[in-house]
Amino acid sequence: MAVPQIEELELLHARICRAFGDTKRIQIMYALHEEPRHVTALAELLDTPQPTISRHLAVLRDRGLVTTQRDGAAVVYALSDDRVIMVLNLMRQILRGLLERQSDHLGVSESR
Amino acid sequence: MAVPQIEELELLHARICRAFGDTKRIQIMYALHEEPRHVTALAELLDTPQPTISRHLAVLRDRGLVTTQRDGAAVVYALSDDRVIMVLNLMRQILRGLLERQSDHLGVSESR
DNA sequence: TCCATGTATTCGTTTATGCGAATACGTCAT
DNA sequence: ATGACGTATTCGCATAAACGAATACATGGA
Repeated sequence: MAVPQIEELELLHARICRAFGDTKRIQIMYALHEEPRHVTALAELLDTPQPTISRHLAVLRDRGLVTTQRDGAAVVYALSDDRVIMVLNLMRQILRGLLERQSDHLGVSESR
Repeated sequence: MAVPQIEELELLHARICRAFGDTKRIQIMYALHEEPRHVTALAELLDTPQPTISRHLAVLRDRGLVTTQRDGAAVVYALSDDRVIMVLNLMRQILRGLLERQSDHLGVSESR
C-alpha cells in the first residue's frame, strides 16, 4: 500500500498541491511567512493589483492554508501552517539538485 | 529577503510545483517510489491508458523528476530524487491538520 | 446617513491542461 | 525486412485557471 488510495487522499491532496501551482500564491505564502499582512500590503509588496491578490487569497483561504483576522476595515492574512514553507523550501532544494545535474549533463562549467 | 526573487526561483519553482498538480502524476511518483517500473506496469497498476501514463511521464521527465533506463523494448522509470515523496508526505500531514481544524469548526464529533 | 478606505466578487476573454483516439516510433527476434 | 511488443507523440476537444476591468460589499468615522 505504498501508493495511497485515490479517493481519500490523492484527490484532496491535489487540492493542496494546486494551491502551490501559481507563482503569485507562492510569493504570497512566503510574504505571509515573513509576517501577517493585509491585502493592500501584499498588493504593494508584490506589485500586483489588489483584486488579483484577493482572488489568490481566496484560493488559499478556501483550501484552509491561510487564516484571516479583521483589523478595522482591513483584513490581516496569516499562514495557518508554516510547514507549507518547509514544503516550498524542500522543493527548492530538489530543484537545485535537478538544475545541477542538468548542467553537468550539458557539460556546463559550474558557475557561482 | 524572505520572499525569494521571482526571476531566478519562483518561476522555475512553479515548474516543479505544477508537476505535483495532477493526481495521476502523484500516484505515479508514489508508485515509482515503491520501485522503478516500466510504462506498461504503471498503466496496469493505475488502471490508466498507456498514452496517458506516457504523457504524464513526459511531464515528469521534462522537469527532471524521473530518470529513464531502457530494458529492451521497455523503458524503466525511476524517481530521480526521493525527496519528492518527503514533499508529498509533508503535504499530507498539512492536509490532515487542515481537515481536523475544519471538522472542529464545524462542530463535528471526532471520528476514528 | 454618507463617505472614504479596504476588500471581495463578477464578467468576459485568453491561455493552459488533460483526455481519448489514432498513430508514429523504437527495439528485438525471426 | 517484417512483425510483435512497448513506448511516445499528435490531433481535436472539453474543462479549468488566471487576468484586467469594473463593480459590489464591508467597516469605521464625520
